[in-house]
Amino acid sequence: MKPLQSLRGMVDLLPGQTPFWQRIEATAREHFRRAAVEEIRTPLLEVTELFARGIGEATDVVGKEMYSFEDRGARSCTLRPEGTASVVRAAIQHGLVAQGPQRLWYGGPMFRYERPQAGRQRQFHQIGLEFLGHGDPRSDVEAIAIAWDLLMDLGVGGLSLELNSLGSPEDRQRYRAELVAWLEAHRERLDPDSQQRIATNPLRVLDSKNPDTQALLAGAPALADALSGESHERFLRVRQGLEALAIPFELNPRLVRGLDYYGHTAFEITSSQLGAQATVCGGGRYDGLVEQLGGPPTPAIGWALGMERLVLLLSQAMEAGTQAPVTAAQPDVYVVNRGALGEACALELARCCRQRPGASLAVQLDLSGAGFDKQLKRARRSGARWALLLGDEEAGAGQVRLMPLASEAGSGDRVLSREAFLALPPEELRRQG
RNA sequence: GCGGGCGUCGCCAAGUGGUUAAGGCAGUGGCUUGUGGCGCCACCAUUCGGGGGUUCGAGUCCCCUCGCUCGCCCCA
Repeated sequence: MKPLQSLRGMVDLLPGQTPFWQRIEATAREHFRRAAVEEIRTPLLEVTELFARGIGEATDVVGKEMYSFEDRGARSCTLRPEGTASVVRAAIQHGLVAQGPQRLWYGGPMFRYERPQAGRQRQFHQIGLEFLGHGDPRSDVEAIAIAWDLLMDLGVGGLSLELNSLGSPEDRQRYRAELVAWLEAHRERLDPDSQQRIATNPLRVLDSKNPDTQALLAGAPALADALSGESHERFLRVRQGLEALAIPFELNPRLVRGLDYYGHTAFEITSSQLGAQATVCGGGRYDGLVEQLGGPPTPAIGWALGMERLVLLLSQAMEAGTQAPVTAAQPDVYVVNRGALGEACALELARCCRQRPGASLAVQLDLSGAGFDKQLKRARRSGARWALLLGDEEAGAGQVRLMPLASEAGSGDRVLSREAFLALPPEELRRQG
């Protein structure tokens, strides 16, 4: 029989990995709490139309990367490929946008049917922020600052913030026409992918990785020149805001977001240490999306960061020593027990230690019934600071033997009554940190 | 969807056509049914991702297939 395996691109996170994830999640939660951003949770499954309308029919994400299927009621459903569309849908559906500006965050798995590679899986995870009903340039700055500070706090180095303005829809339409005309005139010299994109998504040609195309593009009309006075002014205020907060950024006139709903501010935070998929966090303004999904005209800005990529960076930071190591959960006390009476007392005592209000300990109870030597060996390996030995002898006398595991064998053992053990200050028993 | 690299035990890993597939870590049992970082002993791949083929003989060569991985595309 063939061994069962996870689906391609669907990755198991084993106990050695999950502490990294927990650290990132806890840090993100704390930053959102400080910034008064509230959590929203939406379903993983949505009607396909939400993404088709929200992200754009012509995008690759919608066109060829979605996990779509028909459910038993013949509805076309899709596993969410990103979070923004769902958040906006939920905010409209429950009248959140009608109640005033919303500061929301979300996290969880997303699904895209792509070939897996470094920093990219088919089920991947994002943490994202969405400000709905905020149109002021300061909201762009604050949103970016939250992302930046979060990443800095995680001790991730080698990051750069790239910034661009895509202008208003009118700006973009005008520019698009200009660009298409120019690209058509130079069609012969473009790489095949770029030639394709003239028709499908011409702005993305700017983003081409083909060096010849990039060289050619130096002569192309610039998006910045197509911005209206208002758009220009708006972008200026965003830049000034970032400068005032001393958040370093680089202008990247070629930065074009892949999803249709973006306009005005677009940004990416990239790392030089990630391989081909260098973007850790990407986002921008999407003023038209709420209306497009059936809500009232509502300006909005948001971003999403890729957990897998961030985990990669965090573990690198740890190896480099710029971030404190995360450690697996280790018990404070390992209970070695044997014999009918000893085992019964140990089970009860372990529970008691775990439940004491304000003085709970992390207790691992050995359930093997093996010899004391085996159990003590395991106790040492568990990383526990103490072994608590309970055999029939101790149990019968209402006692426990407390053994410090860091010391030499046999030295420092203490035989205490059960009550005396429970009276010990928990700081003495807990692991450091 | 398209390229490159790789696939020997849970992990690391020898092996490059010749008979029984090293070793290390982890695991299990024992030496020691009541005492600890050791040590010693035993067990732990009828089989080299799978299927065909070449050969007297294949983990080793060829083909197909599956998987992993890196890159393109795209994106977080």
